[in-house]
Amino acid sequence: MLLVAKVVVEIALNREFDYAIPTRLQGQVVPGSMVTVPFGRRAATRGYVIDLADSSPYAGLKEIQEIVGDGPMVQSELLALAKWISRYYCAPVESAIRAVLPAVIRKRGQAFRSPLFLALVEPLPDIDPPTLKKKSPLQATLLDLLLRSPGGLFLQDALRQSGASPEAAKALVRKGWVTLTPRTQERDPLLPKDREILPTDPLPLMAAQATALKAIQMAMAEPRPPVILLHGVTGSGKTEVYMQAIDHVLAQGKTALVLVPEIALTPQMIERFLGRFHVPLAIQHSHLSDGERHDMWHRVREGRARIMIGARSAVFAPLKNLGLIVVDEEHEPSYKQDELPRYHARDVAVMRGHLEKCVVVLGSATPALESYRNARQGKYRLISLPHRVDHRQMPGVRVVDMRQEAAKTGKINAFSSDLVEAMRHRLSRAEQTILFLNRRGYATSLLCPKCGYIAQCPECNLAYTYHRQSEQLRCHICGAVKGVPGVCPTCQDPAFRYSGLGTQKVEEFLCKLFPKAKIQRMDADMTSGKDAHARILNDFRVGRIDILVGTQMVAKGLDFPNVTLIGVVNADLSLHMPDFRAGERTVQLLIQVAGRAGRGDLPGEVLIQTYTPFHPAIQMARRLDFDGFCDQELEFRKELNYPPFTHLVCLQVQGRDEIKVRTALDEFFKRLQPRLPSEVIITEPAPAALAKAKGSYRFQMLLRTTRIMGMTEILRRTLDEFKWPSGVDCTTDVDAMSV
DNA sequence: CCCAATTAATCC
DNA sequence: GATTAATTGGGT
Repeated sequence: MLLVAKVVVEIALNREFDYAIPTRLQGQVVPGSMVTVPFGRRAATRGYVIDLADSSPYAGLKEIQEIVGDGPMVQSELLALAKWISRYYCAPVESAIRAVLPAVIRKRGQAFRSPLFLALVEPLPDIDPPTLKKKSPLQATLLDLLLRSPGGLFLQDALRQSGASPEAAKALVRKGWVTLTPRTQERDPLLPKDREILPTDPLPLMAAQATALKAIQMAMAEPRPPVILLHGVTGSGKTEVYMQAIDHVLAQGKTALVLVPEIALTPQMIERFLGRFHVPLAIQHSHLSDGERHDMWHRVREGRARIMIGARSAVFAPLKNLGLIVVDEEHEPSYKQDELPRYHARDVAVMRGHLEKCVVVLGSATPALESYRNARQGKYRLISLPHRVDHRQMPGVRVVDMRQEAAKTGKINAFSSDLVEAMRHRLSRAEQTILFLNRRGYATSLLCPKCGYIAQCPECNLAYTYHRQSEQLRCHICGAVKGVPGVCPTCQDPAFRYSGLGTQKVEEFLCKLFPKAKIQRMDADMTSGKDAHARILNDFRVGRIDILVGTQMVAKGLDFPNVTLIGVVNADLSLHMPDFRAGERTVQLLIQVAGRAGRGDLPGEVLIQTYTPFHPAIQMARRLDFDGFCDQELEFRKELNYPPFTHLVCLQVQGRDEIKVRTALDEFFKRLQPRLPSEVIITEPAPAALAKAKGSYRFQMLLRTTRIMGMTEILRRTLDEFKWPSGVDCTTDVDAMSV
């Protein structure tokens, strides 16, 4: 008899507790149930049953008080997924459950809204319309509306559409002709408000698309469905393949989950799905209200929607009978959650697909190296879409050597004469330009604008971080510290400490250059609200802006036919970041950006300004040779044991007392190191990239291993028994995206 | 020796 | 996370 429930309580304790199941709840308490339990001297706390057992080592168990909600709130596959997240990402089970169950569902307070609903009685008594019309015209119009609306209407809608008053409705109720009762109404952000959604039919597929679709459909029938990497160049029609694959899934009576980066979940994107699928959809993104989020969750759980489209956290949508999971733009770093539990939605999706036995499709024009390698190794199945659907040419990419520019003019300019000329040309032809100012990150490197020398750590083959105040070079992988040389080591130039130009400066310069042009800047920290973005993009679309200046976040999802020039002002800013993924990120960005130009009838051109034109990443980007880049980058990663050849775990501590934080981490390091298998590469504690922030100090150590689960197991045990001094916070980031 | 303030331990 | 017990430390 299973009379004991293993329960985790919502307040994070990182432990499970045993409770007795009272006879009245026998059979109803199952793994995944949300319950209330007495805890300590508190009467009732929320908890989740994660397992059942027939006995407990503890005597005098307290009883579970009651079950919250109808049925288990976490379905079994999602509970298994939460447990996996907890183990893999070294996170408490409660935190994993918090990720799986949205806050609006966990906390009380949100419920369905039930406004009054008007319906005709059955059977309707004999009514003489002319008489009614003469005596009470408002009641007559209302009745007329109801006769035209089978099933009935919400009171509010009925009054708005008929122009009648609430009194008229009440009168009809008194006459016994209609009923007025509360009825559940979903809050639905998808309801067409002012816009008309045009239904669309599946588009004819190109040969490569048809092959891809066929392969996905076949994969669905396999007993152990695979993960498919859909590697399609920008504009190759991946979304059409997804949609037709979803058609197939729906036809089989199954459900589908589509993950999209938050930024790509635009109204246009949602409309595209609404136009195609004439079944209820569910969406999830950060701009939903709590009420909408609540109703969406129930819509999915109760099977009223069989397609969910959403950002990162939608990977936990309570869909049943899953047939397909799509992760679009799978390389996007925004899929990584940056708070506890620090999961990667793409990898969680792959795990969910495995648990639910459904196909997972990862789509990208520029896959993450992790996925690329998995495909190479046969862990994922690779499908390529090598051509654009419109048969348009990819734009020409030109690299501008800024060293020559500097030598020619004797000073460092933001724009080369080539770029200025190209912009002038577009202005004269009333075509549009997008300028990318890849923003400087928190860390900078040391670069010589005369010869393109970059200060690099010879051990880690990675740019040093340049600390201006202390005139130091520091490697964030191995922690090495060096002084800054007085002259450039290669060209002996004494004034080689280049620090780039601020974005405001660039914009000012641009305005001076083209005083008559309409120039608009757009970046992430524009505080004027979410409408500002849409407004600017719309202004750009209708031609009220000639040159749009923005950071890379704006690069995504742009599709403007009149844009024929894209300028990357300083590719070095992202290329030489002290991060081993800098090259990967830059090539992905450049190739994505190149895909934005020339979407209309006019051919596009991309100009990349750089002081290191010889760099392989720049050369590969120029040829739009992503595979070539990956193959070469993989060599480099393998050589130095970077991901994807290892899993990278970043353990960071922070606190206000620098010495205390430092010694605590040293102490932990000493405790951990001897327990680790020899294959694990561990770096000694060193200041983090953001060493000081808001009065607190940060130190970190990095762990790299080929066998992640084995290592996180040891790490977790060591963390469990280690007591951090008060005022020292520790975070572990498994599969960290940046160091 | 007292009291407040910090810290450690407990919760099935 | 919240409550309680234990320890510390600065004052008289």
